[in-house]
Order: sequence, then structure tokens, then C-alpha cells
Amino acid sequence: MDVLKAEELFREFREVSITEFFKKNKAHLGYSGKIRSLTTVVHELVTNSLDACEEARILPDILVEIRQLGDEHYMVKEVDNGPGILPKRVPDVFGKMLAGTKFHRNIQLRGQQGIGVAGVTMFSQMTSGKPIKVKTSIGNGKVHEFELMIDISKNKAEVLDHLVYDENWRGTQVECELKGVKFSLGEQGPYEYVRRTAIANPHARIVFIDPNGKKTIFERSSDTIPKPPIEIKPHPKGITVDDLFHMAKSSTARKVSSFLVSSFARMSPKKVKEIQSKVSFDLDKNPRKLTWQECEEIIKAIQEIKF
DNA sequence: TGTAGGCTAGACTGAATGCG
DNA sequence: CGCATTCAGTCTAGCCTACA
Repeated sequence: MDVLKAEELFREFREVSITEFFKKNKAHLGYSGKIRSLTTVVHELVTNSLDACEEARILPDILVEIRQLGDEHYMVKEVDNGPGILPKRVPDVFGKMLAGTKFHRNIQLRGQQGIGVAGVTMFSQMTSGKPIKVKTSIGNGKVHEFELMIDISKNKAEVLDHLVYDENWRGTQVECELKGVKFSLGEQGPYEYVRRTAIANPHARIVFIDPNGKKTIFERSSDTIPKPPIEIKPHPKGITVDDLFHMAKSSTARKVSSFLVSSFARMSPKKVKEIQSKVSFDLDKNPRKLTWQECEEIIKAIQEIKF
């Protein structure tokens, strides 16, 4: 079979599958219904901001503005005072679906379900055909402005415009245009969403401007940033051979023994000794050199030990 | 000489046992 | 039967060591 043709077919297949994936899973991703879709967009943006601020230990100051441009045609602008996004990471964050940045982190974060803010880019370009505008700075005096869309054949960001200039500001601002959506003050609408988010996050200050120009300020009622969620190490009994194998491969520890102690809850040098007595190889070896069979042995030993 | 992993001692947590 | 005390064992911080 003609190679070129195969590639073409494959590309076509992928192109279809990314858009198809989005269309088929629209409901699951929150993009069903004119009112709910708009809320989802706001939700993704606000969640991103809250997460970024939380991680950077910043008291969130968020602005959400929705403007009506026409019939079922809106512009959403969201600004935060967060840590900003490294310019080289912007294309992936906003332009790649299923980028999965939180894969190897055993930490509870908001909004890791779904496809994140790239879904906003996708929804925006599917309904209005317009790129998403991102302005961000990590507070080093350099501000980066991007205009980008998703190249659906490559599932990659297509940067249409990238501007750098000097300004003393820190945070992230996102602007997108949406069609086929409706603003509502009701239960499912963005206003209710923002109101409830403000209640759930008393350390955040959120300003909401609705399409009629009405400005609502949700002042923060607490100045304490919630304690960051602590990373919970996996329990040894809950791990599969495959998990162990991949964790070992990406470990920086020099010995399997210390890899085990540092990667799992309830794992002490004493337990490692017990494991050592049950396996046929030396646990002083490099964890990256563990074979599948050796991982199986470790898992088997773990199952036999009481934790 | 600096940095990252290893080691160890003291703090803390959870469970078990004993006493009221 | 419930609460408190004690003890074992894990966790964590800080220092040490080895390697680049």
C-alpha cells in the first residue's frame, strides 16, 4: 500500500477523531446546552486560576467579564493575579487536549477531570472560529501575549500571534469568543457558578461583570490561604506490577531500597528488609534497572507482608 | 565545592491493653 | 464498656556522604 496515502488517511483519521472526540464527549466535558456551555468556559478558566494561585500561595484576585457581542454571541474575559504561565508552556496549556500535566502527581487538585482549559480553546474555535487570546507574565517585567488555536490534525497549538513587551504586571488573562451560547442569571448560569465558587473559596476575591455591565464584587472573607493538599504516597498494597515498574523507571533514587521507602506510604527500612528476604536479587541495585520479573517479585513480597 | 540522595535520631501517631 | 496511658513503629528534619 502506498505509504503517502496511508499517512494521509491516518492524519484524516486523527483530525476527525480529535474533533469527534470533543463532539461526542461534549456532554461529559460540560459543553451541553447554551447556558451550561458558557458556565463551563467560565468554570475552566476560574478553576485554572484558583489552582495556579493555590500552588503559588497567592491570594486569588479574579475578574470575570462577559460581554454580549450579538445574538447568542459572547466574549468571555478572565483575569487573575496568579503566578503566570511560562511562555513556552502556553501552547500546551491552551492548545493541547488531554495534555495530562498532572499524571505522576499523587495530589488532589481541582479540575483535573475533563480536558481543562484547552477545551475552552476548542469550544471557542468551533463555535466562533476565533482564536483564544492569552496574556500572561510571571512578574519579571516581560508580558507575553498569544493568539492561538488548536491544530486539530496535530492536537497542537497553532500560535497565530505572539507579542512580547515590558510591563510590570503578574498574572494571566484569557479572552475568548463564543457563539451558540446564552447568558443566564439562573441556576445553571455563570453568575451562580461564580457566586458559589466565591463561597467555596473564601480566600478568593472575585469580580464578576455580566453582559448588562452589572458589576458584582465577591470580597474575600478570609485572608488565609488554605493549606496546600499534601501529597499522599500510594500504599504498597494498592500497587500493580505495572505501576511499580513505571515508578521505578522514573525514580531518581540510586537504590531500590530507598526508592521503595521514599515512594510509598508505610514503607520503612525494616519493611524493605522483609522484602529483601523474600526476593532473589539485591535491593541495593539501581531502581531504573529493575526488570519486570523483579517487580513481580517485589509485589509478591509486599502482598505477603503485613502493613 | 555544590548538590542530591542516604542515614539517623527524635517527634508523632495510632493501636492495644489495662483500669476505673 | 469506655477512656487513658503506654509502646511500637512510622515519619520528618537535619546532617552526612558521595559524586559530578
